[in-house]
Amino acid sequence: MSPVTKPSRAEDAHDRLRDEIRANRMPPGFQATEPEIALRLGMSRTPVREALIRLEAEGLVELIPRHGARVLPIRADDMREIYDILTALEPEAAAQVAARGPSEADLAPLEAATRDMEAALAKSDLDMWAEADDRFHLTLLELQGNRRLTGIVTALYDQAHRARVFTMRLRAPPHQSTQDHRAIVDHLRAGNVDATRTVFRQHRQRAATELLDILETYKLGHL
Amino acid sequence: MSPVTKPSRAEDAHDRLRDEIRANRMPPGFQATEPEIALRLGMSRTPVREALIRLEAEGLVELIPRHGARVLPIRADDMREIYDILTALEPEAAAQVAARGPSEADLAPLEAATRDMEAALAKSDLDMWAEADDRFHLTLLELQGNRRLTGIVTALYDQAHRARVFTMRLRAPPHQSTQDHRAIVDHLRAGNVDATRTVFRQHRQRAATELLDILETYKLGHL
DNA sequence: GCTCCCATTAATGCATACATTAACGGATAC
DNA sequence: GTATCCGTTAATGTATGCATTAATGGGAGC
Repeated sequence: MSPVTKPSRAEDAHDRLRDEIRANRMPPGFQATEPEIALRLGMSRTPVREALIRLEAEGLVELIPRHGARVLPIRADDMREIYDILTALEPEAAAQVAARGPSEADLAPLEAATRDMEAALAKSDLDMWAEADDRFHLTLLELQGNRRLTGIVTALYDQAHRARVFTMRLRAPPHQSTQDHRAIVDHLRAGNVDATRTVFRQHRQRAATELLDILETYKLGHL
Repeated sequence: MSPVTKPSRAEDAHDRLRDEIRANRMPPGFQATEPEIALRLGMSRTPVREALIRLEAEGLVELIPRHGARVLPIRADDMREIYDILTALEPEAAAQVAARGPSEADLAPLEAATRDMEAALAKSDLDMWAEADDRFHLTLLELQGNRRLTGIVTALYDQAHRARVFTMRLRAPPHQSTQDHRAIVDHLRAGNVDATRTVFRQHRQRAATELLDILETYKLGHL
């Protein structure tokens, strides 16, 4: 009935470790050996190893031969790299969606995400805001349809996630970002290809600049 | 002295399988179980498993629960996805290099790669041409400096590699591509940001169109 | 002849055993 | 007191054993 394959331990380990890292319960720089992690997760080393290999491929941990797995810190340079790539990819993807002339049904989830962002902002619920923000961006990518692109961007989001939540509370409420989303939806609906790309590009560049400013202001060389 | 860590079996398995796939000795659609591969490589299942997990993350194989690993075919749709992303990423990266004002020392490897392409074309040595082409693109990315970007593009190249070598012999000699490279080097040297981006973009789009035309002409739904 | 069921087979997922080898610490020489 | 050497410890890389479970084939029932 449900096409869900029963969860393997390796998959479970992967998901749990990923969550621990995202939630900063395993903070950047945290190191643990395979036996330690295995003990912590209540399984043997084998599935833990497989999970770690995946997490390494996803850019979340580093496997150091004799010292176990280390949760990668996110430095300002890393964020620059990530946002550089996102700035090249996402505006182009959005422009392609605009060119295709999305239906109202296509746009509905984006509308919803934007409304949620506005609502979250009104309530000063930054976690909800971040969730809706993520949802907006991923929904737009899925609308564009390029699976590989979605995968790449998702991986980059995951890498940047911790820095984003950390800096989110050190800055003014993201009114501009929320307005950007509203503008992007409008341009998508109007099929305005160039405007979509331009606004999205500015949106990304502003986000990057703000984030990097905070990292440097607070001397958060690594996170 | 040499910082090379001794090669592990898992690493060896990964490299060898990757080569087999690239060289079409393990053609698209090829399936083998873990014990079969382990036997073939003369090692136990454990390192083979680890290699397969990595290869799956790199988009080269698919792990089918009871049927082993399957070498992923490259369909026209896949190539479209890949070239879409490359078209968004590479021209932007090249433009950034142009903006930075590369030195002659920076440009030398690109010059060399371009010369090699021209020489290969004169000798009708398509393999050499393809090698120089790859080298050009990777060198340019390294010049740009974004490690993540280089990693992403490399993975996409690997995925597209088989389709490229296959179609290479079904088309006219790549004079235009070679000239494009020459033009790109010139624009980089002149620090001509917009021209670099534009030419590179056309370069990629033309390559994509040609490749997809061939795939459709020859009804190579999958490769 | 066709379909369904069951037994057999074998691949996977995981646990565990083991050899290797790097890291650490203490002891000794100076 | 310091530096060096060596023995101990422990983590990794790999092999292997084992339970589970899906796929396959043959036989029975219709």
